[in-house]
Amino acid sequence: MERLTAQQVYDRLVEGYGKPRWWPGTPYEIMVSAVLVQNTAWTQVEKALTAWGKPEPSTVLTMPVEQLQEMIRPCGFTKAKAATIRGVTEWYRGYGFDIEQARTADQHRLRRELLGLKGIGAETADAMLVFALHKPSFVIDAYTRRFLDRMGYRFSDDRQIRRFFESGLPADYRVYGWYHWLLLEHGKNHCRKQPVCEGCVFSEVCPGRAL
DNA sequence: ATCCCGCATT
DNA sequence: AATGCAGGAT
Repeated sequence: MERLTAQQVYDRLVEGYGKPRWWPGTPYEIMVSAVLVQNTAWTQVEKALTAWGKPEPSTVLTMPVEQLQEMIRPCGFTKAKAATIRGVTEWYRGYGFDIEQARTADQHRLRRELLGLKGIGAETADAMLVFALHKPSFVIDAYTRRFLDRMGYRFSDDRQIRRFFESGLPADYRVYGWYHWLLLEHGKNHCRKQPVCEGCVFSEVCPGRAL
């Protein structure tokens, strides 16, 4: 059985879920919420951000770390995430807290810098690259891996997954961002750990379907 | 009890 | 590969 191309998967996801959304917030809020959402439900991030108001990088660097921990309490991993947010903010200061300046930097340099920060792994770095820095760096998360596995793709590691998407799509950060959102939506609605195949747009081509 | 858009350490 | 990290929702 031939597997669908990355583009075919995308088109079918759009059929199923409509026009994709985008990560909400200002670029700095996106970077902060990308840390907060690590292994955490999005509703908890919303809760923290609602109470916080608008995160400002200058404030984050001056406020006591204990206070920062308190702001993000609903998201868990408070000590680690507070330290990571501080680290990201210090990194951002290197670009003058200026997203346009940061966006002029080379994509791979930015990725290396982000991965060098404690608490920032590949998924978070790529989410920041796509949604805040507008660089086409495909986000691979647990939903992505589970979906591909169910669909019968046999990638041995994330490098192969990355190549599958990045070589099969226009190198456009907007497409990468929309794609990530669609896979997320799909993973929440149908391709869960316990799959809900009723109404899934891939049901007739998915070898892992449970019908 | 299990899960949530992980990461670092061992 | 396994485990600790944190807190809240279901």
